[in-house]
Amino acid sequence: MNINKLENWYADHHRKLPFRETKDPYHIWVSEVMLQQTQVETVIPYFERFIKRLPSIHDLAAIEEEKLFSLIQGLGYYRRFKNLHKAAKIVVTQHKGIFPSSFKEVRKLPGIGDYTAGAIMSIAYNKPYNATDGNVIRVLSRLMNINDDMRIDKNKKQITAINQSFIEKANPNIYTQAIMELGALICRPIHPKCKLCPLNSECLAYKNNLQNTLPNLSKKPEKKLIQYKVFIIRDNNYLYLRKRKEKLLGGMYEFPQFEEDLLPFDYHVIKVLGHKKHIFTHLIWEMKALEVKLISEPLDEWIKISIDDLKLYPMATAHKKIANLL
DNA sequence: AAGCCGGGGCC
DNA sequence: GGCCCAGGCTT
Repeated sequence: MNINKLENWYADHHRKLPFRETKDPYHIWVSEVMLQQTQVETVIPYFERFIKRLPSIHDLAAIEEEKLFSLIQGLGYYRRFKNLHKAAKIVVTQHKGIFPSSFKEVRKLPGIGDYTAGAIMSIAYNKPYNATDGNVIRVLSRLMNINDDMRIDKNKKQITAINQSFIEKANPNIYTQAIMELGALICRPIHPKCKLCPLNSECLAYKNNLQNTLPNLSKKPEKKLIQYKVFIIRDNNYLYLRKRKEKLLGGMYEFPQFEEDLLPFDYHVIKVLGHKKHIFTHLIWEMKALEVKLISEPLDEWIKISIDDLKLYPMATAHKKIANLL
């Protein structure tokens, strides 16, 4: 690869982003965790609010988990932030609050895998450790015309090795951001802008008109459908929520919802508030929201809150949609 | 190696 | 409706 062309292209065309204004490893780390499986445009407002509220890793280590969840509600993959929180406490207690600077120590922290460790090492510390994400896999599988299924670990590792060989000849900080930026702006999943690409003269996919068939990503399994009745249980100015203990959306609050017809409480329906659908990675929720009056006793796991306090409880997007029906 | 874990943007 | 993701952890 002509690394100079890539780095020069980055110098001229990169987006100005809030997490590119800093070299603070804590800030880079927070941004990279937010960016896992999440688009830049989605992350920006969350990142700015997060850093304003928690400017240092000590602030993150000290915050209550529920307040942390309120800050990031809507971003998805909430376990990322349980791990982020846990890792901040480790850095404060075991590294005197100084974010570690060796790959080995960084990679050990919970929630930091190969990609995130490489991103932190290269972007924050300018060290030659590759950060190979979905963008890089797309760019390099096209550039080298590699048609192997990139959902298979072994094939991803092949790209990782190539990316590592490049970063060792590059300016690590610029290179890592440049190849991902190229993937985001030029070498896009659909409608890649090959005519504007600084690497088009050496791209084997472009040469063979295969840019629209690479990377080769095998199909994912079908999503399973689950239908829920969601209960808006009103009692004057109060209603009931529960905190999810499931792995899916764990820690977020929701209106009580049940899949089956046989329920552990009695109620009258006051009104059908509406139907909402929410699509996850591996399943689909179809939710029928019912405003009801409770006849029997509430369940122990429910908490009774004032309607005015609803916004104080972190909720995932599926149940935000239900809350918007109120 | 496969399954689990969110959400938004695009066509 | 179906496609795409700036991954990591568990089993």
